[in-house]
Amino acid sequence: MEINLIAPMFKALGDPTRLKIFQMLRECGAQVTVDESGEVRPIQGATVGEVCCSVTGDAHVTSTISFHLKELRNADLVTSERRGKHMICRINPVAVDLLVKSLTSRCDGCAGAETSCCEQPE
Amino acid sequence: MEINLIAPMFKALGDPTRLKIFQMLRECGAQVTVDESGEVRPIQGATVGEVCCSVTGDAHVTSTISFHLKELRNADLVTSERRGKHMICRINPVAVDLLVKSLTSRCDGCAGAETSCCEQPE
DNA sequence: TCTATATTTCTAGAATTATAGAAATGATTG
DNA sequence: CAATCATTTCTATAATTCTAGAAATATAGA
Repeated sequence: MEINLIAPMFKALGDPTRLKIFQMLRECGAQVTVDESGEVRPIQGATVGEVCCSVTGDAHVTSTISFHLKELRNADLVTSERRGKHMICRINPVAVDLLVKSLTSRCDGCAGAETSCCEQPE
Repeated sequence: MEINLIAPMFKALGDPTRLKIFQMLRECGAQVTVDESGEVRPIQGATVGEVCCSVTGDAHVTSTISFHLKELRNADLVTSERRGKHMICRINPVAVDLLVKSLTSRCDGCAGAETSCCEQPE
């Protein structure tokens, strides 16, 4: 488990505003579509205004929401792409999988301790 | 999903030192035992010194590690209990389950948006 | 009770982060 | 091209967090 990849993700989710944004986008990204080439893509996402509305109850986009979206993007939890005047935001499902694995997988952490000073208490 | 319960947990895991501690304890808590009454308990944990050793490579306990353990305890991710001279630390599996659910469960976030300003982009 | 061991708390400084308003950017429409 | 809409970046300030050393607390053993 790459601590330096995962920790910033958890950190990004550690702010209540960002966690709300993330959960909102997770919902919005639930539906996927499979195109002719067999590729699976989310069929929707949310504009920054919609994110803002969902989180603050007001469609007016503040620099604070924009800042938090950037943090989520920097942590690789959210992607965004321009569509006309809007930016469409989506969660990155690969990142979510990584986080789940980091909470549930076995035998990749403690076993790696390179020292031997770590005895079990008697 | 209780944002105000979950966000502090993610925040606690957002520091690399704390994430290392958490992963180390997750390993140490992997083994459980079932006693006569049928109760399942972790059979081991780690002392603060062992945590420190695993994370810093040095058995000497610093106030920094103690501080981070306290943050993990405050976030309800870790419990600790005195055994003689030592404190035995363990992860709280209930908290871990909550986190996994918050990353994987469906239909508990966006649907709760109480406003109607959130239309899908055309 | 004195000493040693294990861990926590206190304190202060440095660094980072969140917030909000103003200005800037990018895209669309008239 | 001017006006407008959607979003981001810049800037400053307030608040929080991390770190480390020193002092304090708790337990066990001589």
